[in-house]
Amino acid sequence: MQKTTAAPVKFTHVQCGSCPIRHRAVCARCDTDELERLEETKYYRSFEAGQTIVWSGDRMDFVGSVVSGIATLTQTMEDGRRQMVGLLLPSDFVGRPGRETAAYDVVATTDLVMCCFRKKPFETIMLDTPHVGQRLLEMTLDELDAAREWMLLLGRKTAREKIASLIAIIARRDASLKLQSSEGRVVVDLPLTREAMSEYLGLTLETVSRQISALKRDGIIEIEGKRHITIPDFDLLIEEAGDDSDGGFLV
Amino acid sequence: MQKTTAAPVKFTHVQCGSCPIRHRAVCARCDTDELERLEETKYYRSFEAGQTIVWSGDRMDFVGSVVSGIATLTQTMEDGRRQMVGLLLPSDFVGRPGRETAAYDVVATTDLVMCCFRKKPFETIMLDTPHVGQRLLEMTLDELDAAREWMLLLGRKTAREKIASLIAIIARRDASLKLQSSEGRVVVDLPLTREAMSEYLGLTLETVSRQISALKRDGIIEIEGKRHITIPDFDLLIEEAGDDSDGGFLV
DNA sequence: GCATCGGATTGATCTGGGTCAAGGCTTTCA
DNA sequence: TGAAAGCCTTGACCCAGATCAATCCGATGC
Repeated sequence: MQKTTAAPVKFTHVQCGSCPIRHRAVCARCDTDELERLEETKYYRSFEAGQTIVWSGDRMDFVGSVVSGIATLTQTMEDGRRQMVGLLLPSDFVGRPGRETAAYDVVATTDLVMCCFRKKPFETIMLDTPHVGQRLLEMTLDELDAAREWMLLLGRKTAREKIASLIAIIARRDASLKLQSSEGRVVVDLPLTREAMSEYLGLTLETVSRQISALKRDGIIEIEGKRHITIPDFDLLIEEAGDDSDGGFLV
Repeated sequence: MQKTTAAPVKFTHVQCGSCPIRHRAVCARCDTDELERLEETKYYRSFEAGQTIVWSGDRMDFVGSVVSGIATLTQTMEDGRRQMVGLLLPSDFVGRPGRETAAYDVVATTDLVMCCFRKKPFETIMLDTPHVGQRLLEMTLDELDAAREWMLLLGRKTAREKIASLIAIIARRDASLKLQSSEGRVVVDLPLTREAMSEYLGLTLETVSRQISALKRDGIIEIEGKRHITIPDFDLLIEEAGDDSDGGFLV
């Protein structure tokens, strides 16, 4: 195994997206022994669409990141009102080091594969390997920013603006993942049911449906089937979203 | 300067609350040289009530924590709609290491004293001193939890529930700071105008005023002047807030 | 003592989005 | 091939909270 070409990279590293240990294959600062230890506690789990991964209040003894599929974090009030507080797309991280129990329901909304670590060893390694913690801090700060953008949406935007925002958010994340966008014309497949969208946006599913119809009627979006959306002019959509966010569309 | 009594503790450490370097006086793991370096870049700034500390988009070359007074983080849309996304009480941390410009307006809503560090040296020390970064991660995760609780409030609670929640939140933080609460009967001084409350809650100030009057009429709260509130039965207030949050009132 | 000003309150009215209800379109399964 | 189940759409109506407007109250200044 001489160094003829690039060093062999394990498949798992590619799959893990931006999960904290992806660095292993590429990062010179890594202490190999430490990360090998972490690697040992790593395992994959699959879930079916609709399956609840953890219930709020239950013990949660792992952390991990989404490999493929979509998961959500949702809060529920006693009377059943539900508010989504996290949308986890591939490469997103779940789980809080230092907390025993889950604070939210974690639900797989599509078929889902996660890359998990048992929490205890993960925490140990976080303490021993500073840059894993630093990476996690970065990710947490990004999530906090996203949450605050989301708060503006929930608190002040109209139903129409909320829908336009959600489509834009998903389109952006989609595009930055696939690095695909045939100049101007953007195509998205919504990974959420109308009900899930309503939980994301703080609306009812009827209002979601009506506003999507309205955007379609007004030519802002085109729809094929129920979920496949084409956006003829992305700037127009952004306008509808009332968005002042930095919004660098393609990174 | 023999070690007769406890080591002399600088006043500043006490003042800084849970800011990342408070540990200096108490933490055995600290590398004194590192923290001495940080200490050197530390300075205090005062602001008057109503003063904007940083505008969204402006350069922000410091991080810091609130020593006394209240500051808020607020997002503004082009048409002037405003949503508060952060409420900073004494001991709360502001500023994101690794970001050049502020993402929100930071406003002093009362007279305010902050303990600041220039960002560059702070970042350096964060890299060199892992447990400062760990502390910051902890704090950021707490903020993320708070933001998600806030999202439930914005997305799903009624006006009355929102008001009750806000009063409870402030009472809790107040109490855990002062460790005072004459059995059951809780007293709070709202540090916010009706307008600021409306920006926190995603309501208009008229609705805030009406709902406060309603809670008063129904005996949930008692009011003296405009801001001084007595809560005869805290559990009753929590009920109005529709709150399932863990809610450990006194830590 | 009077005027001014920045909150705060209260009333009257309007409306965006919730609620309730009736279908419609696919997919699945028998 | 038909029935059931999920998901989505659309209509009719209603109400919580927004909007517009008048007033109040306490502090500050002259």
